[in-house]
Amino acid sequence: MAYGLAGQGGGCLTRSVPRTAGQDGAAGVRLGVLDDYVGFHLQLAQSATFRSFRRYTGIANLRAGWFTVLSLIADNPGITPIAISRASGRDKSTITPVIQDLVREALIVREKNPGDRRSYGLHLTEKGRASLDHLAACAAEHDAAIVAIVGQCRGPLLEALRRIVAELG
Amino acid sequence: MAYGLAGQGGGCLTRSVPRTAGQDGAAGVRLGVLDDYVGFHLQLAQSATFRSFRRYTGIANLRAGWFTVLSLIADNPGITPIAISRASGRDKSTITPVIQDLVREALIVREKNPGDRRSYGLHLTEKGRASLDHLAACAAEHDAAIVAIVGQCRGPLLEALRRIVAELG
DNA sequence: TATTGTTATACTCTATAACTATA
DNA sequence: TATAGTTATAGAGTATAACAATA
Repeated sequence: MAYGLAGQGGGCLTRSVPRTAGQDGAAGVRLGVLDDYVGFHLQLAQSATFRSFRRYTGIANLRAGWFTVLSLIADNPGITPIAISRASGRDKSTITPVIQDLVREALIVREKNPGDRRSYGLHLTEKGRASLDHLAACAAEHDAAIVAIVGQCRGPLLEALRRIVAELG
Repeated sequence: MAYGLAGQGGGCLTRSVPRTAGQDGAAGVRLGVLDDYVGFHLQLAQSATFRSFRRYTGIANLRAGWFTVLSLIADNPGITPIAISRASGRDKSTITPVIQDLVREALIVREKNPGDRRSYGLHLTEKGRASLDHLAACAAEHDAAIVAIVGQCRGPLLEALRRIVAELG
């Protein structure tokens, strides 16, 4: 039987969510098998989470990659584009325009790598540090909202997501 | 301090995942604050999960919306496009081309709604039922792989995702 | 006036392939 | 030959706005 193990999980969460979809008047639609499909809920949750984060930042046209790339540079000064590409799970050609945007906005700078002239290292500017500080503060607020929703389940949730990424490739 | 509650979750999972990113040679990159960011891991997990599901189906160009829409129609015979739109959290203009594709492939049919001539109801064809059965079987296999990864945490994971969607909007 | 569904359009995200310059 | 980064390009996914038909 498909999804035979659904609902066996222990009592980490006590309240439960109605099993019909839609935030407004879509009541009555039965999700059926979709409701037990992790991928389906991952997609909805990712989308809702990003929109929520963007609301917190107040930046209507926030790009998905900016926070990720700024964070990676902050935590790994001198990181190369290709290392960013691997850490974020995107192709290098996807990273290039993000870096160009951030350089154009003067949030980061490129610095030559004397040991390998094909490559360069990335560093935050002061403006970039300020932007990242703002985004990180928003992320903290946003994360507090998630804690308010999932409570003590946040830790296991993160751990489960990490393992899915690590083992599913 | 940002993300001050990280890691407090109970012992639902015992093994833990290395805190550096990348599936291959990207070791050494520190994720830093990103590693405690639910949104970051949601994005990676959603992407990894969909790719994995597509591999199981063997359909290289599987469209993201097909399984969702076929499932919703199967569980709600006669459902309208706008109800699908609400249940899946997408704009109605996003649903139109998906339905057109599925009709063109003869997986679903439109049936006039005598009570409201603006609208129509959707139903699976036999071919559509067979396709859905295949996709559902793949989803079951795929889900077994997820259970192998997260074990008893699957239930709480689903519940947490549902609540995030429901409360974050 | 409001709703259903379609169309036109545009923008973002993403990847593949071809290119350059180095290694 | 292989790698770092860029460019050109294409495709999927999404949304907004305007529209026709109907309620």
